[in-house]
Amino acid sequence: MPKLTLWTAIRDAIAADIAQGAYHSGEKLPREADLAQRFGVNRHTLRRALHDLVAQGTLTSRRGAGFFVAAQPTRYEIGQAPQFTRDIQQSGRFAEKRADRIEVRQATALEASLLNGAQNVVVFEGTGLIDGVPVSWFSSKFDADRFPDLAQLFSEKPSVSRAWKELGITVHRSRTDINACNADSLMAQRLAVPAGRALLKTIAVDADENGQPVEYGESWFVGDRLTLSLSS
Amino acid sequence: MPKLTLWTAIRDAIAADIAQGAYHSGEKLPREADLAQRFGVNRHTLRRALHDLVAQGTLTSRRGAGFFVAAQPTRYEIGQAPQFTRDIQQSGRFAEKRADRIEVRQATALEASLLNGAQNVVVFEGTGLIDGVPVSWFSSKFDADRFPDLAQLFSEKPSVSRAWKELGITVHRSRTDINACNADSLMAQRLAVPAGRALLKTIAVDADENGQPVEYGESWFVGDRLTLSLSS
DNA sequence: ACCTATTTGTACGTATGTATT
DNA sequence: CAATACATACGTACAAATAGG
Repeated sequence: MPKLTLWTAIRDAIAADIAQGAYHSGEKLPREADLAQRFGVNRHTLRRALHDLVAQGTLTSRRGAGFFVAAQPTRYEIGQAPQFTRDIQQSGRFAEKRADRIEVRQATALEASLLNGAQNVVVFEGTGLIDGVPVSWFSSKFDADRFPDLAQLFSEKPSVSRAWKELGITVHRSRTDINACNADSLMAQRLAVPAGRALLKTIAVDADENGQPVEYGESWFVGDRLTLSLSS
Repeated sequence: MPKLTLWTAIRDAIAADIAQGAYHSGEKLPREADLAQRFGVNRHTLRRALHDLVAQGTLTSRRGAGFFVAAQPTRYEIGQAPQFTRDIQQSGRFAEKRADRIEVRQATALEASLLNGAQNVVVFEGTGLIDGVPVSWFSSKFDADRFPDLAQLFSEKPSVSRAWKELGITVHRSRTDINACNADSLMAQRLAVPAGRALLKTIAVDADENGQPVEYGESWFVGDRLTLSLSS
């Protein structure tokens, strides 16, 4: 196993130590100085390796305290929460949502083209939580002229599905695009994860029974806190 | 506005430049020395900012060449019949699969349970490339006793859909689970991305016309090189 | 509640290696 | 082959957060 650089070799050595149980979950690693001495490298070379393991999610660090083996991610078993996963498929609709912003503004060109030429949009942004832990952040847009009461409905209760029910509209998923991205600093703060953590991003367009698009939403999910499940 | 450190401020400034179109997709950024001078910081402080943008997927770097704005992702339609190569090529790009491993071995408990009690499995692992760039790595398992010719077919041509055609089997997606994870060092090497990069992971079970599971596959997609697209 | 030693984080400096142009 | 530009590696200094007395 020829490692091209010192720091990658050190990174893999530490990762192997953790995998073999030399350090347990949550345990503090030796301090930088000791690790650097053990591997016979400069402190910054060692830090390069540690930084990479933090980016991978293997470690976490606390300034002044030390480096710690990251806690085991709580993974949702496949098929164990069918209602939850089904809701997620439909563009991030949770029973528990916290509204972070509700406003009406002029539509951008992109929003207008996706929402059948809407001139103004209702913007509904918020956080999805499970047991108080943020698992998603969403930003949805609706035609403000066609649905003038939406902003009021959202402020009463942060539920999109309830709002559609109130309005007597039935919606279905029209298209959903999915990819993965690393959390930037803003999204990391919203989701309470370190920057760089893998996120599942969905861009969804929902339509009414006539096929008219009624919602355009973007959602970011913490990758290791849930799984999207598609059945056919 | 959290600008706690120099390097985060520089990172956000460069990210804002890119978002506002100062640099286009694929375009080369000014070299480190010039950027460092512009921001009035040491080269390493600038590199810290650039490194973070590379980790986020905003930039890519090539030693000796420069830093470049990352390309836009390719879309991949998830239809009923999974056909990676044909689907991608319909979007005007050259897609291919490279076989990295073909073997027959005893099934694990998980594989047996998912493949209807199979005792032995054909393991087919490889890399999916678009325009020569790796975008996915896959590991698929099949019932080796029910399909004894699969290994030979894969070694002739690394195409799952072609193999099913040869065998006269029609398959459809039974279930697909999707989540996001950060690349560990092994997967990073396979996909030619830096460790920590966000990956889209799918776990799929495909079935034949009788609903019998015939393939159990895991795939890892480079998040910023591919978008999964669901239509209904 | 306060101080202090410890430990990680940031920033700059210098040199050399390596791939690209 | 030479010049350019990114990558690695060692070094010094100080700032900021933590932990312990």
